[in-house]
Amino acid sequence: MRIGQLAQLVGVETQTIRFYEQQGLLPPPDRQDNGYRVYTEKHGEGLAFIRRCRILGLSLAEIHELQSYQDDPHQPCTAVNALLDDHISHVRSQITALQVLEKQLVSLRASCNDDREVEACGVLAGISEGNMHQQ
Amino acid sequence: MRIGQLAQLVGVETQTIRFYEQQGLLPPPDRQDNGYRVYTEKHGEGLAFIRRCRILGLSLAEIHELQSYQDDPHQPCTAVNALLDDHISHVRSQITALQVLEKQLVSLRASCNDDREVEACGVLAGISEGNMHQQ
DNA sequence: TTAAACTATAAAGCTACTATAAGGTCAATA
DNA sequence: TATTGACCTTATAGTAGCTTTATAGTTTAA
Ligand SMILES: [Zn+2]
Ligand SMILES: [Zn+2]
Ligand SMILES: [Zn+2]
Ligand SMILES: [Zn+2]
Repeated sequence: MRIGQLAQLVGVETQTIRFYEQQGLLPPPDRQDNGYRVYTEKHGEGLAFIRRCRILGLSLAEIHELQSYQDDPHQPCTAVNALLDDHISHVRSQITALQVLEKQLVSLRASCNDDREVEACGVLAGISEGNMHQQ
Repeated sequence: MRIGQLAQLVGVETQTIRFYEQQGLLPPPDRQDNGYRVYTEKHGEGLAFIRRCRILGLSLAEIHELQSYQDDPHQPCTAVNALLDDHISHVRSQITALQVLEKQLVSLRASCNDDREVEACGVLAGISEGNMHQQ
């Protein structure tokens, strides 16, 4: 299987596959005489794993870490679970931060209607005066 | 006022100030004979405005747009308000996406306790098998 | 006088790709 | 046979918003 077929199969661009190889996330495949990469089903599974991790918001570093655990399958899986717990807390703190932000933005927006000149815009005034009490 | 003092006043690094100048967000200040930048209070206000926008999650492009409105203060402020409305909806869709993600991650995490080997880890199995139904 | 602290510019590094450039390979067609 | 088109190769640059590093000149205090 060549790189284009693998790309279509998994739904990524060919450059992304080469990029993952370069980053050490995907093992370098064999090459044909002309230099073309030849992939196996294993590569397909590996790539699909990476993509599902990315969809879950895991960084490439975190994926690399998961792969290192997979390479040593008889260790206890506490580290895997801990990685996920950490990631969940990252996501939660992002959500919290964005919710705080949304409140600030909504309250800022409420300080203006559309009938003013820029000079008197409540939004710009709010930013300029630093009315950002709610943390 | 030199760059270090301005940086300390507003709470940013000196490089960040130079970066904003380079990006056209902060007007180039006068220079001393030795080339050192000399800032006025206006620069301080401008920089503080930028930082408050950044805290609100506005991109440098959005900030630039706001500045262009400020330079033309007798236009109606509808564009300002619209920019903020857009940004609020960006933030809201980010929150929604992250909440979906959190659910997936929590359900994935629930598929494992800490008493297994990596080989049998419910988390890794969940990712590998692509059990990501809940979109 | 010398060292610390400050300033300057330019360039690279960060994340996770995406895009572009310049070229080699292969199969089918005119 | 020549050429088109689709595919592959590597290398390099761009994205956002800085941060870090390198290299060097300037000011200030001990
Ligand atoms: Zn994470
Ligand atoms: Zn307004
Ligand atoms: Zn925005
Ligand atoms: Zn587990």
